[in-house]
Amino acid sequence: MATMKDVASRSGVSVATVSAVIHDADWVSDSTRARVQRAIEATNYRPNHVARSLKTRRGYAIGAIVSDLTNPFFTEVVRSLSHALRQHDRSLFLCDSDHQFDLGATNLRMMQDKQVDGLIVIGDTVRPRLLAKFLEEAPEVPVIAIERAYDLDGVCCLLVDSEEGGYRATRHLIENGATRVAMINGPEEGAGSTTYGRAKRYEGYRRALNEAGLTFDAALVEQGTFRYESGKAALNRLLSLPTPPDAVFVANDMMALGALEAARNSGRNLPHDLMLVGYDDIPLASLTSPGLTTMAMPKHTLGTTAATLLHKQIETGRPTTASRHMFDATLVVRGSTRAPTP
Amino acid sequence: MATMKDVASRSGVSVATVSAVIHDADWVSDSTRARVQRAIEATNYRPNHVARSLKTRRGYAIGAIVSDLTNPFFTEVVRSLSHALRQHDRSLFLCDSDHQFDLGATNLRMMQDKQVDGLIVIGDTVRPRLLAKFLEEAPEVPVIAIERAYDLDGVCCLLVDSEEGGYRATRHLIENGATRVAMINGPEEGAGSTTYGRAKRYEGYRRALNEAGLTFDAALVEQGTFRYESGKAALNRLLSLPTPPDAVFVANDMMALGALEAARNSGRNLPHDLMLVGYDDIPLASLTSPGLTTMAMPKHTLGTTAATLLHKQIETGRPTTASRHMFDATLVVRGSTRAPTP
DNA sequence: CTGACTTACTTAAACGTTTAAGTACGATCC
DNA sequence: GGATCGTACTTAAACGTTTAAGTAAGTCAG
Repeated sequence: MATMKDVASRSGVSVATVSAVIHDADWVSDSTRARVQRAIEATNYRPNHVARSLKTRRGYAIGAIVSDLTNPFFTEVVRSLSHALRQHDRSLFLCDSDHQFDLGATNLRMMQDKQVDGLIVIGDTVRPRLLAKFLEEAPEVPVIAIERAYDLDGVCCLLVDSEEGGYRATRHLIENGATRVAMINGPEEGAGSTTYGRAKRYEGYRRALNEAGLTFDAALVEQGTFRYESGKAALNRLLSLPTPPDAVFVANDMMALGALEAARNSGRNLPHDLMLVGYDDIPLASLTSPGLTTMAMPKHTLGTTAATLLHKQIETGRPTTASRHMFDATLVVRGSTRAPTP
Repeated sequence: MATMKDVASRSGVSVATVSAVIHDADWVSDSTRARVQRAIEATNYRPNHVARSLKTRRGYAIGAIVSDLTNPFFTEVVRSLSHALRQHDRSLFLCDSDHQFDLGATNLRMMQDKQVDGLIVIGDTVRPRLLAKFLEEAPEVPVIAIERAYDLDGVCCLLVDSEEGGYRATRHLIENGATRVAMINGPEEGAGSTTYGRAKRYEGYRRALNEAGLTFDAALVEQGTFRYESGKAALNRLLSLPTPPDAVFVANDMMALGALEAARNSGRNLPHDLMLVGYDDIPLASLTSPGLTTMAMPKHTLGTTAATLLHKQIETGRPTTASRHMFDATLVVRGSTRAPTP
């Protein structure tokens, strides 16, 4: 591999001049610039990023720690991220923490060692304490958190407004004629958890009921585990009530698909006998029949916003204060709430 | 951040001695070693990986280029990879090429720039020409391909035996009493494609029929696109044949789920009226009811084998010849071929 | 014509390691 | 008691950049 030295000697200038040409310094004469450029091409020279990093203390890469790559939501975010970063000529260091908090320290250390220019933490995977330590040890590195609220100076949180999402989902059901709207909720959040508000989906549900003047019935709220089977079981319980619901808002798609299955097994005809709205818009939601109406997470927006924001902060320096950006989930209407119009 | 110099002066030795302590050189006296160790702890010293890389021309990272991170199969492989690499104290550079061949060059260049110690190419994303160029330009970097056969000296291909998988899937159906076994195949592979043999699943299907003495009926072979809808449509066509099949081997799970849907819509009772086997074992295959019997890809094995192999080759040098390792898909029996035993 | 300023460079130190080569000193051997 | 050897280090160059400081030659005002 050719180095600057080679290019320099070949074009009869010093390495400093070569460096200047590469960085488009304004003082190089046109003739010299051309000569150097030709030498660069002739030798097939490419700057050594490692040497450059050593000098500039930049890694020209950003790090991402994701709690579970298997989760399609996170996967999509990482994908958008990867694309956006390519645009900025930065590469991506990825760690899957596999939900294990104790890997957080290892992963963060790795990121520091690689001298990443920015860090993205996706999901619930790094404890605030550890992140705070990172912020302190690497004071120039901007940090962005996706779907996790931190209250740490310097980190910028990208969140999806779950309350509003829950509200919109429920309102959609009511607007389509539902009068007895149930909800299948996720598990109660642990006291220590600071994950941003999946619990809030429930609050949005309550708000929509209130607004529509529908009375809240605690019997219509079931609790699940976010998994397929639990959604199925929950809907079965709801359907065996003395007066079963005519619509259900389910806190995530996986459970909603379980509920869909249960509804079909019970002989219900969707959307006429029962309407269903999920949350997430996983790829499968469009494939069932009927398709699942659901609140789509702005995966792509989150990924690209994170990349753009990080890029800006790398240029201008990490903000000194914490900030939050709220994004909205958008309603995707499919067959589970709307009869196909032929 | 403390450097070796700090540690050296603090413990009254030269940087060379500090380096020796860090690398466990055998000549350092116990007392000096202890003194240095104490200084390391006191200063919270951590070696600068970038400087180390510059000197040793190693990046202490491996690069992975994946054709589509959204594909759950690839996601799982990457995840296992990420875990295995942590064990070896290496980090992971990831690029999602998004099926765009023209990104191959950019991605490969990025990997070279980052001085990765090894490269993993997952899926059909890098053209042989480009990879050959990489092999030439970075002659020490070992390369492993997963689910893609290259015939290039130095690259080691990890493949899943599709013929055998197709055979096992079909045999399973026959062993469970099927006499008229259909197949829903993937799209015909382009002439230029060197992807390793999804087409071979069909060959395995033929072999199993042959072996069982069942006559092959071309009307029983449908062609799909690997997508959900196409599986659904294909099964509908099969079911409307004068003598429909009593079992179907579907070339991937996505289509198999579509077929499952079609089967249920037709009022068929699985597995009694119809048996179904898919291929891949995507997470969803276990969630439908009945669950989908399928050929599970050895995702985890592929990931960890790639990591281990790479690790070894980084130590011993890249092999000079091409090689292939075959892995088997394993049958996972679920409700679509076996009635639940209560 | 002189001094100040500009242009177009060069020089050399620095970034933080690794490592080959050198060295000082004590022990061992005949 | 001098040569030889082993032990426990140190010295300094190198990896490939970036960049502050230096410089030589030309331009221009007074």
